[in-house]
Amino acid sequence: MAATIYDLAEAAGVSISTVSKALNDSYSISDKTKQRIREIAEGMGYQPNARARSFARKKNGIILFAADLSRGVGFENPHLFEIVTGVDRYLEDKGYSLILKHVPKDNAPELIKELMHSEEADGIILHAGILTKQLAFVLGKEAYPHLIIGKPSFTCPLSWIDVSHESAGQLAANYLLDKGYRRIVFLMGDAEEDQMSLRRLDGINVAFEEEELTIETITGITSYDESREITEKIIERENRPEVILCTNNYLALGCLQSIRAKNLQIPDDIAIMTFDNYPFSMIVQPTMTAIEVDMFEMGNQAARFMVQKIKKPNLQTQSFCTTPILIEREST
Amino acid sequence: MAATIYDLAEAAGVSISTVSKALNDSYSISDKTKQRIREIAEGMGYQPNARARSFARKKNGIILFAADLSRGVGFENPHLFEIVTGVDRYLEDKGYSLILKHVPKDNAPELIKELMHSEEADGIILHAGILTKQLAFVLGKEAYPHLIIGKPSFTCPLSWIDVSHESAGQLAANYLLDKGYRRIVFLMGDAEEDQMSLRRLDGINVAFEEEELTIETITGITSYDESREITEKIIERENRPEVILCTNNYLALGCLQSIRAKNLQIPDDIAIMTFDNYPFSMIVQPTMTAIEVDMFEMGNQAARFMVQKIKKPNLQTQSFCTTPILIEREST
DNA sequence: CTGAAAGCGCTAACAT
DNA sequence: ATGTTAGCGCTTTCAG
Repeated sequence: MAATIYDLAEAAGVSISTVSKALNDSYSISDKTKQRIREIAEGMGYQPNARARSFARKKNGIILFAADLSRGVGFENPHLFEIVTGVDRYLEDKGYSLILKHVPKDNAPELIKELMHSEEADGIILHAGILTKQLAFVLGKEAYPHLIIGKPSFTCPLSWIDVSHESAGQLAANYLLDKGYRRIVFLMGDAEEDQMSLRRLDGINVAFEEEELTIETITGITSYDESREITEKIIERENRPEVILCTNNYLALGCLQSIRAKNLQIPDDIAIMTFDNYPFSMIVQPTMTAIEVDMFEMGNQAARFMVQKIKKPNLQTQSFCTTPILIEREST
Repeated sequence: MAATIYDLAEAAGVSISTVSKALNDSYSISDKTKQRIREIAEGMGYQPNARARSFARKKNGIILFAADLSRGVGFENPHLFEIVTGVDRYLEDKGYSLILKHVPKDNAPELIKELMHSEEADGIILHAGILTKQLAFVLGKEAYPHLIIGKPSFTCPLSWIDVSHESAGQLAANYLLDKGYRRIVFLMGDAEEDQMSLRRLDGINVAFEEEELTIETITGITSYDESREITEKIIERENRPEVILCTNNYLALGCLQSIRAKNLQIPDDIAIMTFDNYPFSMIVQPTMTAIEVDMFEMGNQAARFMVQKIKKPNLQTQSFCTTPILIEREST
C-alpha cells in the first residue's frame, strides 16, 4: 500500500495537518520542519492521492475539451488537434489535466449540462462546432467556467476566443494587391454554412475597398471536384482572372490540377493562393502561397484564459488572438 | 448548491445508503424503491459528484493516454489522433474518461512513474513512440494497468497492440504480383530507424518468396525531396521498374512529381503504390492506390483491452489487430 | 429489503 | 509554529 500522510506524520513525529501544510508549503510551518517532512516523504516514496485531494479541495485540476470526435476527424480536421495539443500543453504547465469529451451537436445541451453537474472537472472548453443557441442558453445559466473556441455564429454573452479570419482575409488581399494582381476570384463554400469564409471575405473587402476595387466571389464550392469544375470554366474565360484565392487547401488542389491539365503556367498564366497551410501545400508543384494560422498558439491562449477564469469566475472575454501569417511560395 | 444523496434521502424518506444502493442498482433494494428514488433524483436534477465517488470507490474511471504531443503533431501525425479518438469513443461508452498527457521520450520513465503513483487514473495507454527500455523496466515493476500502442522495438514482456505491418506488406505485394507486376522498387526510410517499414518489408518478402522473386529495396529515403531525387534516377534506368512502392504518402507524392516531370504516364509507363491513406492521396492526379489501416479501430481495440485489464489485472496480450485493407485507385 | 455507521486520504478552520 | 478535529459526498460492511 502506498504511503499516506498518516505514515509520514508518524515517521516524522508530527500531526497529519503539519504534514499536509508542509507539503503544501504553508507559511505557518517552519522551514526546518518542511524540509524534514519533505525528505521523509521523498524517502518513503510518498505521492499524494489525487482522488482524495480532489475530493477535499472540491476541485480536481481537470478541464474538459468538448468537441465532435467522430471517426475521421483526426484526418479531416488537423486543426482541431493542433488546438487540443496547444490547450493541453498550457494546462499541463499549470498543473491541470485535459479530458477529451466526444459531444455530438445534437444532444450537446444535455450532455454538457450533465458534465457540469457531475463536477468531473473544474472547467470546460467547447469547440464552436457543437454550439447551438440552446447550448448557449444552458451555459449562460450555470456558473461554470467555460470558454468557446471559435466565434459563435450568433450573438451571445458567452466568452469565446478565435482566430481573426477577417485579418487573415485582409492579409491575403493586401498581399495580392501589393503584388499587382487585380482580377481575383475567391472560391468559398456555401454562403449560408461557411461562416468562416464570409469573415475572410469581410477582411478581403476591406482591403479591396481601400483601392476602390471589388473581388469576384464564387460560393457553393465545397469539394475538390467542384473546385476543379469551376476552375475549368474560369480559365476558359476571355478575360481570365489573374489569381484564384481558395478558402482551403482542397479547393486549391483542385484549381492546381485543372490549371495544369490545361497546360497553363502557375503563376504566370494564373496564380493560386490559399487559406490554411496543410503539409501538402508545401509539397505540391508549385508550392502554394498560403495564409497560416497558429492553432497551437490559439489552444494555448484558450487554456490560459480558462485557468484565469477558474480563479476569477466573472472574467469575460470575446476576443481574437494569434495573428495569421503569410507564407509566400511559388504559386503567386 | 447541487443536490446530494442526503437531499434525495430526505425527500424520499429513506436513508442515504438506500439511495446510494438504489442509484447503483444494488440487488438488495426493491424495484419499487429504486424506481421511486430514481424519479426523485431525476426531478431534483441530481448528478452524483464525480470527485466524491472516485474517492469512495478508489478509482476514478480515468485512463491516461501518454504520447509526445509536441507542437505540430496534429498536422504531422494524423494517425495519432485517429487512435486517440478511437480510444476515447470506446472508453466513453464504458463510462471512462481519457486524459491526454504530453510525455516526451527523454524523461518518460520518471513522468510515467509519478503518474502511476499519484493514482490520477486507473490505467495508462502509452504510445510506442516514447517507449524506451528504461520505461519498459518501470512499467514491468509496477502493478499498474497499462498497454502500449505499437509494437516495442525490443522484446519485452509488456502488453502491446499494433497494426500488422507484416500483413500490410504482404497485402501490397500480393496485389502487385497479381496485377502482373514483377520489377518493383520499395522506397523506405533509414534501415535502423524505420522499424515499421522493415516489418512491411518482411511481409512483402513472404509474398515474393512464394513466387521465387525478390524485391529491390532502397533505404534512407525519408523526405519528399529525397524521394524525388531517387525517383529521377530510377526512371532513367535502362530497365525501368514497373512499380515504385512507397512506405508513406509523402514519398509517394515525391515519386509522382518526378514521374510527371518526365512526362511519363502513370500507371502505364510506371505505377505507384503507397502505404497509408492520407486524404490527399485520393485527390492527387492520378489518385493513388494505397494500403489503409484503420487507426480508429485500433484505438477502439486498445481501449477495450485496457478496460478488461483493469478488471482482470493479470491479463496479458501481445497482439496485432485490425487488418489492413487495399484501396485500388488509378496509380496502378 | 433497509438503515446505521465507519471510513476513503486529505484539507482547512480553529484552538493551542 | 503545530495540533485537533470536523468534514468533503459517497460506498460498503454489518446489523436488524
